[in-house]
Amino acid sequence: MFQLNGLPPDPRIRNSNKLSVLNLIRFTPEGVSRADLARQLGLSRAAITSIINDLLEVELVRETINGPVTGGRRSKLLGIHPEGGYVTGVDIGATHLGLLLANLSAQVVHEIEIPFDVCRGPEICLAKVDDLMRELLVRADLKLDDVSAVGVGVPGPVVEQAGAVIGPPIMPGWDHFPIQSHLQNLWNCPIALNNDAELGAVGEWAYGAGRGERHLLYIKVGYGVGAGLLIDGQIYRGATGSAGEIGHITIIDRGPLCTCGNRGCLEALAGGRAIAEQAKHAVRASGHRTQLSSIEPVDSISSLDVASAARLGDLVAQEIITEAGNYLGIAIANLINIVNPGMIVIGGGVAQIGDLFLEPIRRSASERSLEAAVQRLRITAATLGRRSTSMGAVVQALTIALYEKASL
Amino acid sequence: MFQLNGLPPDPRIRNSNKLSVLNLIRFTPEGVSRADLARQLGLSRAAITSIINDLLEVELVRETINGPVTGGRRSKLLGIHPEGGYVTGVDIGATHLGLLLANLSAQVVHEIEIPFDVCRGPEICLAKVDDLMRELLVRADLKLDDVSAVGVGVPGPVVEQAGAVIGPPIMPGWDHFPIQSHLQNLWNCPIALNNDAELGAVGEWAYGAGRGERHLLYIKVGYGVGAGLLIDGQIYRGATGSAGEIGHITIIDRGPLCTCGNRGCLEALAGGRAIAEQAKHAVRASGHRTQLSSIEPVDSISSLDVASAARLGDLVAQEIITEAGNYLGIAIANLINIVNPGMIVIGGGVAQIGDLFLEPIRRSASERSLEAAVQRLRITAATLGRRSTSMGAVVQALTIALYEKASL
DNA sequence: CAATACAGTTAGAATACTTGACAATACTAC
DNA sequence: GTAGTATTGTCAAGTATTCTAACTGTATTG
Repeated sequence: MFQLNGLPPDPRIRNSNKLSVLNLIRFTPEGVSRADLARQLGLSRAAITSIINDLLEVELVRETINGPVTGGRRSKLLGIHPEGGYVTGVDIGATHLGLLLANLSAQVVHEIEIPFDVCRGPEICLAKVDDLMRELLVRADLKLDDVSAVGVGVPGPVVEQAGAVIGPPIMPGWDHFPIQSHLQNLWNCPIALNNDAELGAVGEWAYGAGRGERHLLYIKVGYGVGAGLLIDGQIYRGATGSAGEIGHITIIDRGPLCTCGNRGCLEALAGGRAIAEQAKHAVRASGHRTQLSSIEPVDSISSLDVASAARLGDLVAQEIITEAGNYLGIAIANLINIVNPGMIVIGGGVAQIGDLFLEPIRRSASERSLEAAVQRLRITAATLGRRSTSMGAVVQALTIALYEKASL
Repeated sequence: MFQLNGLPPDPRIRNSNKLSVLNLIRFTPEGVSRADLARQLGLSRAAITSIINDLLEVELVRETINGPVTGGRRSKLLGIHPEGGYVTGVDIGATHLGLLLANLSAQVVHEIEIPFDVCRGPEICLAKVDDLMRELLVRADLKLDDVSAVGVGVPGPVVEQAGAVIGPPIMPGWDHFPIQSHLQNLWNCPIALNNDAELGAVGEWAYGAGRGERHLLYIKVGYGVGAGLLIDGQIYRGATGSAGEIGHITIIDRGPLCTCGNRGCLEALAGGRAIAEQAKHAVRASGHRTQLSSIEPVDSISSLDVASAARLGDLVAQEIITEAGNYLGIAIANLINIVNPGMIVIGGGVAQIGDLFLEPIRRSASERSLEAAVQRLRITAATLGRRSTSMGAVVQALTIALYEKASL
């Protein structure tokens, strides 16, 4: 009689189902029918109809085209409604900065990428990120208000609750800096902060080489080396957010000195920096035998130079790449035995070299890991290329934006 | 008019809640009140009452004692009703065989343990297991029908669907042998087959050192070396069931020959077999300097002999143990960087040596792994001792038995 | 063109939750 | 002691969500 509560008895059930429906729709870019949803989620068609009506009403979902011909009434395929907002994916790398502007169905609208130096510290770097964000919006003729959420990737271990990196090996000055709240204040929208390798895994899982894989391992070989782990389709961060920080596992007991102070770290043997260093050394020692010696000054040689020289047949460059692949293979063998992933995707700048880099990895990894674990394992290059991480950031931003719109 | 369906609309909701309630009760041996359950599960007290009534009716749960005094009506604590069935946990080790008989509230009723040799192949070994099972039942004055379910642990990678081990490094003749269905036929009850290290993790998580830890890593150092990984309280098996098979990751590139054919494997450096081998070698090289030389014949020296000698102050034995710990620490450092667990529990026969073995592990692990990941990490010995695995097997068997009784 | 197959919607029933009220029980303050 | 308060556990009423079953719409097939 005096009841004025309008709260449903348990909205969690409906919300949980709505969430499953929404996720299945957004990660099936080719479209799904209501009947498909019902079958895959184990719900009745009637329930799906009801949920879809909710989603149609808030214009989160739309009917796209007719489904395939099956011998019955043709289905209407559903997809995320692209209009109604935009999100940004930011990839803060050690030596580059990339931004992606995408609509709600994850289609890239605009893109910017520039060289960068993460060592200059958070204030300067984030100011630069802010500049680029605003330029991106100008180019797309949008305002900040049009951006529903932003995903950000950084090359260090992220602690979600803190919205910061903790104890990053290659981000001097960033330790405990409140990246998330800083950007939230600048842009006045929700920010998802993640490790770059984690996001690479998410990106490749959602739209790249690892689509739908249950247990996916993404290895980022850029300036540093890191791994992102997806277990049951979810980012696995570990107890303190530093799962997958493989850059500084010891590969050779008394190997070359690493920037972290230890010796024989993976990063000191197979990272972009290490490849460049070895190339410089090779040029100085026997410059005339390699095309790399044509680069002036010697100190400006980068891992990408080594990669292109290797592709052009330079034997010295090829050997450097092969050796790096070998060392990475040792580390990957460990990962295989420990994690036993269904698929390994190699991404990051150095990985774009292709098979020249992948082959030694495959060989070295399969020699040293358990037969049963390697047999059906695919090791491939990232299909999103340099966009893996930023697309992962877009996915995370979309998660926020879509859930908000669906009021979940 | 013609409706005769009595099916509930969505029993999944009730079942899912019932399952949560049941799990919370069984893993809280000290008892929980209805109000506690409501708070921890986010359900109303009324809903809990209804679910508990279901469970009381089938005599799965009973009211035990009164709860603590809080200044209000005293609560009645709930616990699993111990009567109504028994389960068995079987630990098939490389060199030992252990069986545990427990009631439904996981209290051990009877126990048998004997030396064993897994190398004699599945037929002979499983016949021995069957013998012991029947003897266990005789001692407890029970019949096979009284056993609701059996959990079995084996020292190799288990593929759940197949109910068999696939590509086991130390179980010659067992590859693809249908262990699960074989035992199911013998005993006519459901069998849960798992890897021994996985079960060790489960056992310690449920009733041992790792109670309630979200991400738990259990390392079994027995005849061989293996790891069991619990992620979010669930066994993580990886894509093909061989996650955590760390016995044959390469620690020293051109190290000592391992039984698997490779060189420098962890197992060849830190396993029980390796420890025994080194002790024999030490006795032959400089026998008079160590108490181990009193053991005759030299070839019968086991890792346990080395352990007790070390405890008694024998320097040679201590050095062997310390070095093994060092190598294990290297592997654990890798695991920490990759998995970043909240806690590491060291179990298995060798681990019972205690701090003499744990200290070098801790030192070596923390030297080589990421600061942020080690800071709050506890590395401890298994509190269930040699029962870790068989208690884990009991837990798995109980999962089957309890869910069956609750018709879940 | 009827039969069949599949997609999507609607109506009615059943369920399992919620809220709010109440009884039972124990502590606390006067 | 006795009233007041806090907490537990149960009951009754209300409602959302689901399911089943039947129905409509659309396409293929013989």
